[in-house]
Amino acid sequence: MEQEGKKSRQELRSEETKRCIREAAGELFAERGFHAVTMREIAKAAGCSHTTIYLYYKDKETLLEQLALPPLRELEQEMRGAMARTERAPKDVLYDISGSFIRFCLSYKSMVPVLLGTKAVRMDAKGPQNELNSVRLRLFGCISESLDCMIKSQTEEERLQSSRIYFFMLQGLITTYMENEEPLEQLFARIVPLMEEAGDILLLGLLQKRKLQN
Amino acid sequence: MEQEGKKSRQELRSEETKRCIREAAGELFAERGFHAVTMREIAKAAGCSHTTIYLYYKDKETLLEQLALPPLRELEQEMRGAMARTERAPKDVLYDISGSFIRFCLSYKSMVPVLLGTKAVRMDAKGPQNELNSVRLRLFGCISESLDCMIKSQTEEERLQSSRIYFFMLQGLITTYMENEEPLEQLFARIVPLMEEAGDILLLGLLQKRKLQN
Amino acid sequence: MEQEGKKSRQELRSEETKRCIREAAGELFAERGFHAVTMREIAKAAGCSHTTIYLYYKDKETLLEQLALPPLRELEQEMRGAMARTERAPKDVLYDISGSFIRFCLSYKSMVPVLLGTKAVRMDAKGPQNELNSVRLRLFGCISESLDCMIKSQTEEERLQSSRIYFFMLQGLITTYMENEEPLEQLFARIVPLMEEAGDILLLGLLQKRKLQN
Amino acid sequence: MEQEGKKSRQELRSEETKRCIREAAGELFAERGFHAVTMREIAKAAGCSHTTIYLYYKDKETLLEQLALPPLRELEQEMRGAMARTERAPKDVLYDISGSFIRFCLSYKSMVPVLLGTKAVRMDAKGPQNELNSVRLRLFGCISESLDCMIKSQTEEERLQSSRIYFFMLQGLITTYMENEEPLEQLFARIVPLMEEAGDILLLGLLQKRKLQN
DNA sequence: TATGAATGAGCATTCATTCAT
DNA sequence: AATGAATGAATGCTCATTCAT
Repeated sequence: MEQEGKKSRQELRSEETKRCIREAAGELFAERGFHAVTMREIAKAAGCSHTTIYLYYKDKETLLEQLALPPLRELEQEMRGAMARTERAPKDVLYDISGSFIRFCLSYKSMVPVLLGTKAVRMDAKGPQNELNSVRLRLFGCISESLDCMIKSQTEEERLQSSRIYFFMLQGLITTYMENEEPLEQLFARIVPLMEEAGDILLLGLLQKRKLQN
Repeated sequence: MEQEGKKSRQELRSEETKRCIREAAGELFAERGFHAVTMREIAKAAGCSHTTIYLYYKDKETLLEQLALPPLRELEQEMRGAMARTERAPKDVLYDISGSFIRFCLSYKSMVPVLLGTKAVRMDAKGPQNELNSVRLRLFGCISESLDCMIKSQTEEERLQSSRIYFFMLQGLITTYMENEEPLEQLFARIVPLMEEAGDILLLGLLQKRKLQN
Repeated sequence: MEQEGKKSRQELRSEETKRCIREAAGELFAERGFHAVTMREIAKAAGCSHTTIYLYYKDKETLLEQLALPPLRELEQEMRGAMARTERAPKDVLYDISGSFIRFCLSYKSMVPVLLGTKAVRMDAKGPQNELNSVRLRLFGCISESLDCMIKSQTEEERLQSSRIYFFMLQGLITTYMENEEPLEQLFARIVPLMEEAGDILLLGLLQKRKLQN
Repeated sequence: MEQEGKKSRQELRSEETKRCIREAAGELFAERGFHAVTMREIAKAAGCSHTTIYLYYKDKETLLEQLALPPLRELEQEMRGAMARTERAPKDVLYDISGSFIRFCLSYKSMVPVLLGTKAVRMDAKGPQNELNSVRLRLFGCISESLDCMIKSQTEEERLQSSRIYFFMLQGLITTYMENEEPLEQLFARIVPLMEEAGDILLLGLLQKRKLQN
């Protein structure tokens, strides 16, 4: 009787509530950080009771994780998409995925501590967080790989070092501007050139260093 | 009644208590972060009652701010000292002051958000915060100046840009390793080479770029 | 419209659901005690929604009461059956019904407070509780009667006293072992000899006392 | 400066508060059982904030334990005192300590589950609860010893069995009357004769059994 | 100057219960 | 007849802060 694509009114209502919670939590976490936000605040912003949240999310931490995973996967897809565009210059690809990464961080501010390694949320060993951890590693891998298309490191160590430096720069850039209250797109437009400039210089340096070594 | 330079026994005792509180709070904030430390813990470590703290500091946040200022000034002195050593190569000076900055951040973890702009602690518009802000700017100025001894930027814009990139790198480095639980010196010893490597590459890039522009 | 003896399909289904709830609740209450079990757990075990329970039982407490009545009646039948077996020695009959009582208590742990008078569940003044109370009295009557087959008390007071003492012993035995987590049958096998020993001594004492009085 | 016996006004106030909490908690636990009472209720009854309770007692469980230990120790003293009165007949001594035990149980109803083995409160392995457990064992030992002055068991097994049966009876008696709302002394006066009667019969039975065995 | 006593606001979470379908 | 959605009230507990001395 039940058909795909058809959802009962109840199901729809449930999903709507879920969406409200997700949106409210996302915004609040982004604005004020995970720990500073209470479940009751989220509920209020979502227009439901705080107990309703527990209907859909086991606890506060799970809520954050569930919140982060889908956009994180989307980000990964976006990055992989950019890397597949072989017609583009390697440097442009690197800047594309760097831009994606920056945009994600600015959009999901509350995720930055998780993504950038500051263990604001404990990372013990349970369900979705392993997933989260592995996504994090894959993202770093994308940037590293894309960077190396240009550097062509000869040793793994060399490659790792270049990635690390590039990543530091990205991270510094992000944390510097994260507190900024400007609208996302405007802020993004301001940051991208900065990232490109910094990237140019870093690449210049990395290549120069390679040249000097040989 | 009160005369300059002369301090009554009470005053001395009072200052001693204040110092104990400052030291205890400083260590605890650095070790575990602002929010994770309770007033009672600070009091215990300082060897006084938790109510005594309120005698000298309006609230927990004020305590943090007051706490940060002296070591921040000390850091500034250290930096200025390093910059004055004209016998040293400019690059070494830059790395000296970068090292001082890193060590400070690792020692006063709770200050990092304040220094690096991630406003974990609200920065509304009270007294010491302006002071704090200006110290922050002066520190940035030191690094910028020291960096420019090597780059010799031709425009202010160019100089600002170089500094920003260098600062991003520093900041990324710090936030990456800040969560690390290693002993301070050990961690510091591990980070400095990373900073120097990254610095070398960055400088290489910056100089190369200048060359290309001319 | 509704005719005796004839049950519509709906009625049958309804009774089936009711039975499932009863069984699930009975087992869970017995295993873990009234307060430790949640409505949702009962529903899950019964294979229905937790809201369905409210269709048949006003609230959790009513559920417990309704739950207890049938097995309590069954216990009474069992006891009466044992008492009717005139071919058995009176003492064996007494121990048979004592055993039945013990088994019931171990099976329906949550009923013990109700049966034994410790009002863990409030016994205000509602419907089924009067019924419950009268069953309790009848059970006590069975034991008393069976005991008196051997003592042959001469006054009602004497008879009551003997019963009370015997009952205290039974009750002490039960509450002592009720917390035990052993499987029912195993535990039961361990308790019965204890009960018989204690019973023997008690009977010896009661008979001796009668002898001394005459 | 500080002298024994002299207490500052603050100390007095603190002790007064502590006493209020103890009394309120004692009464409430006794009336309604440990789990049914909330910290807020205790606080209300004690005339203080619920947070104040945490000033003096680590948590709810600790409160119960602290509450129980002193009167429990007192009970033990009382029992030992009675056992030392060699001028009294052994049976009277047994009934004296049985009476003490009964009175204690009726006074500290909430302790009965703990004392009688129903693990209402978990008995893991921490501080005061080991103490609690060992007091429990010592109390049982007193009763057992006192009983054996009359039975003179020949084997340890025999002695244990007698004690167990006597204890069952005592326990049954107590749990039967515990829910009773009569004033303590009145209830106590009603129970003691019952206990003595039951005790007489039990002793008669135990002695008779010994005679038959030899 | 210093402190122990005391507290209100807040936290995440659970649960029996009701509502709308 | 049955259920998923939703909730208010409650729980144990913590913490920064204030009060009285």
